[in-house]
Amino acid sequence: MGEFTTKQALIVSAIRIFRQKGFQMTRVSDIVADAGVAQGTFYNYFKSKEAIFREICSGFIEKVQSKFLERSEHFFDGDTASEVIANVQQVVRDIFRIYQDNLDVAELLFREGIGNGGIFKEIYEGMFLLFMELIEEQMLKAVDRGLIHIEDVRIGSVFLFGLFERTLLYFMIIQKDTDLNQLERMVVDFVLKGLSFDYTFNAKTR
Amino acid sequence: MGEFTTKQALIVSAIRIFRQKGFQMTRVSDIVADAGVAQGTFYNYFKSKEAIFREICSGFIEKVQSKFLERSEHFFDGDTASEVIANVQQVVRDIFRIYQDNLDVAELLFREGIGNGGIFKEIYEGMFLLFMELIEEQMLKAVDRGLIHIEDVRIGSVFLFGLFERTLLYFMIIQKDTDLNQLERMVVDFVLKGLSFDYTFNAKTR
Amino acid sequence: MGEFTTKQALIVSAIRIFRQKGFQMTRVSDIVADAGVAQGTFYNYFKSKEAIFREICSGFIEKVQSKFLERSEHFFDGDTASEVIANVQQVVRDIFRIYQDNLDVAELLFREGIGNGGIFKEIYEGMFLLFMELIEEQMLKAVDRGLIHIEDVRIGSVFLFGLFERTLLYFMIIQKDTDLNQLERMVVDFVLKGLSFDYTFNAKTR
Amino acid sequence: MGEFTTKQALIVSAIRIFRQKGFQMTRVSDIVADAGVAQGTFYNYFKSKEAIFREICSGFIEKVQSKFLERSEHFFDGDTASEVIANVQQVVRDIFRIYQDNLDVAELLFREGIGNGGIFKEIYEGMFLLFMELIEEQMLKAVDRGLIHIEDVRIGSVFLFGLFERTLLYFMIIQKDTDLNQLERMVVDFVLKGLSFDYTFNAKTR
DNA sequence: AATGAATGAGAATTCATTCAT
DNA sequence: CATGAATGAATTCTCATTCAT
Repeated sequence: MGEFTTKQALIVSAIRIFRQKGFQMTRVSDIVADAGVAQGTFYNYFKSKEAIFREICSGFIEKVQSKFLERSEHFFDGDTASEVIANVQQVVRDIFRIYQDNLDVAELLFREGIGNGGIFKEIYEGMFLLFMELIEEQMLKAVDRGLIHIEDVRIGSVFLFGLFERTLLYFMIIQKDTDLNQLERMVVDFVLKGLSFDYTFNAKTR
Repeated sequence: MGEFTTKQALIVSAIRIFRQKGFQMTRVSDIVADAGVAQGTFYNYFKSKEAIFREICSGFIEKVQSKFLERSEHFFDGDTASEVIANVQQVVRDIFRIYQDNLDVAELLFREGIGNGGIFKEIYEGMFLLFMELIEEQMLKAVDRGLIHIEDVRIGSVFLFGLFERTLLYFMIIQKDTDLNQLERMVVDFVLKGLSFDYTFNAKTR
Repeated sequence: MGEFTTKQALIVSAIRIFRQKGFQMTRVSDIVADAGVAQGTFYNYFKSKEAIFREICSGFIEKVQSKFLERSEHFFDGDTASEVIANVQQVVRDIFRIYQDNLDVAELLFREGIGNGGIFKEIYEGMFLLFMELIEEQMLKAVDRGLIHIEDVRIGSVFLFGLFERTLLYFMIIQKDTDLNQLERMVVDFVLKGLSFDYTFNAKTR
Repeated sequence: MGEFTTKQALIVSAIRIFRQKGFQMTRVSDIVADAGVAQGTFYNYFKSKEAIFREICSGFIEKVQSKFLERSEHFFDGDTASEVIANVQQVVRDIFRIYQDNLDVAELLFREGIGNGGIFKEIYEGMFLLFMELIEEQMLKAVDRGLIHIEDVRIGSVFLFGLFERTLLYFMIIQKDTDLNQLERMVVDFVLKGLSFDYTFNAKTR
């Protein structure tokens, strides 16, 4: 608590209030009141309300991205069907975990929408596109290996992204009492089937 | 008749501006300027900025809902696999069509996000839940008939909603140049496979 | 008074307050309080505090400039010494008059100083340079005609400008009880002598 | 010694920034950043932003005043016309020199304007009035001695002050590339002629 | 003496809404 | 119905100054 800096306090408060009221409706005065500091103190640490929002988001997005970047490589990895399934499961689990560990910021981002040319468009679309790109890349490899079948990987990656993202939104934010293990299993199952996964795959080659 | 024109002009202008700038950033002055009427005239037709937004959204949502309500009943209808597929395809096509026919309002809604306790939370969550409910209902019937297999229909309906919704968002708003026929086909294919659809289904019973 | 528009009222109040407190120390709230309108009303007419200041200044400067432009042409006009003297006197009188007729704005401008790269530098230096240019031009003609003698007309024009300007400042703003007729006479006398005016000039040529 | 350095550094920085931005636009934070000390350190040496400005100005003004006080006594001194001219020249040269030696502070003062009831009014008007008084005093003596002729010495002193001051402003701050020797000569010439100086003056009396 | 985080009063500006004409 | 000037509450951000370390 002694090590709890003013800046950190402001960030914690900002996340709380942003989540409750949304970016537009949040007043800097709400944040500082919650953090228990003076109005001016806010501006010693952040240039503006937008700045603290960006800082919060980018911190979260970086975490998610680096995790997903690291993990996505192994999305459809594996020499046998069961190995592949295990890997897909692992990636899904990792994504779930990181959202859960940062639920407050995740919710805040989900709630803000994709915006209109301002700060949100940039943030959300950036995340959207990065994820899709990574998914697409892995899907392409899997298609080439004959693991899955899909007519157009770009479209397929949108399917996966939408499915993941809204599922996370719904079960972590709107309906919070779901068994995540079951959810993970079902996501994997649905996706693999949807992608015509070759459950008999057992290549020794490669 | 004069009344109708002015009000209609305001709505058209409001949709245009809301879409470009979002609800919060749109000024009543922008709308009236675009519509070519005086500031005060706005308030002869709408109680507030929120009121016109609601009116726009509810018009759209009603259209979507009534269409989907009417259509969803036949989601997995059919006595043979190919009949079912045709019906699923029809529902998907209808949803796509109605979004495309109301692209401006659809985009406006997508951009607003799910909000935080205010007007949008209500609007978006209302739509989200209604759709899911209808999908769930149909899915349940299909599961009972042995047409599809899914562990939990609630979860399954979230999958479908997420997949539909983000796909529409991506290909109608962010990346507008996609072949919608291919997209429709792929959605149906992905979803049916994901739901372990019985492609050999050919029941004469029922 | 009925025809006294809100905008005019704001300008009149702004001049009064700017004069009393200076641009920087004047608050928009001072102006609107003085004008008896609401804070927001100010912004229906002026984009900012700077905008109203500019509008006030430019109105004054335009008046001064157009008068001086029209008059300066005849600065050293005349075929005999006494005609020339009369013309110089007339120009000086005109300048005095226009300052006196717009004493409030004139004072306001004098008080603001030449500024530092912002609004004032631009306004004051613009005025300074225009006047000097016009004076220089007329001086050059007078030198060519042998009417006056001065080594460098640019420098001479600075002398005249400084003399005029600070004299106006002192006797119209700081020490307001001076006999302006005497002052005019003395200015003309001082300047003509300073410029080695040929009091015997009586050319029939030209 | 350490104290001296810090205070001196603050003054040097303050002059630089005040000159660039003017008093109002200068931030204490600008000054301390430029001086390389902490924000709080400023207040170990100066009670306020105004205090450092005053200290800077008063230092300069004292120098100018003491020099002018000392010199002005000999303004129109001399037993022959050429002696008088030499003395006038000397005074003018001294004023020019002291401004040039303190160009930074001089510019800063010039830029601030005469202000409106605040700090500048006091500073500028004080300087204005002192100079005029001293000039007036000397002029009066010169008039009594028959050296020069002017209807009203108060008015004459304003002429001289304005001429000197705006000339310094123009050629030292706005247009910096002028030959100051020529300028000095021309000022003396213009002023003496303007004052109907008796170039034949050669009194043995007195 | 030096530091620099914290302060908080204060200023400009915005904009939805009202209402007299 | 239409108008558009007037309103004023609300909000962001600034910055001189203080003070505990």
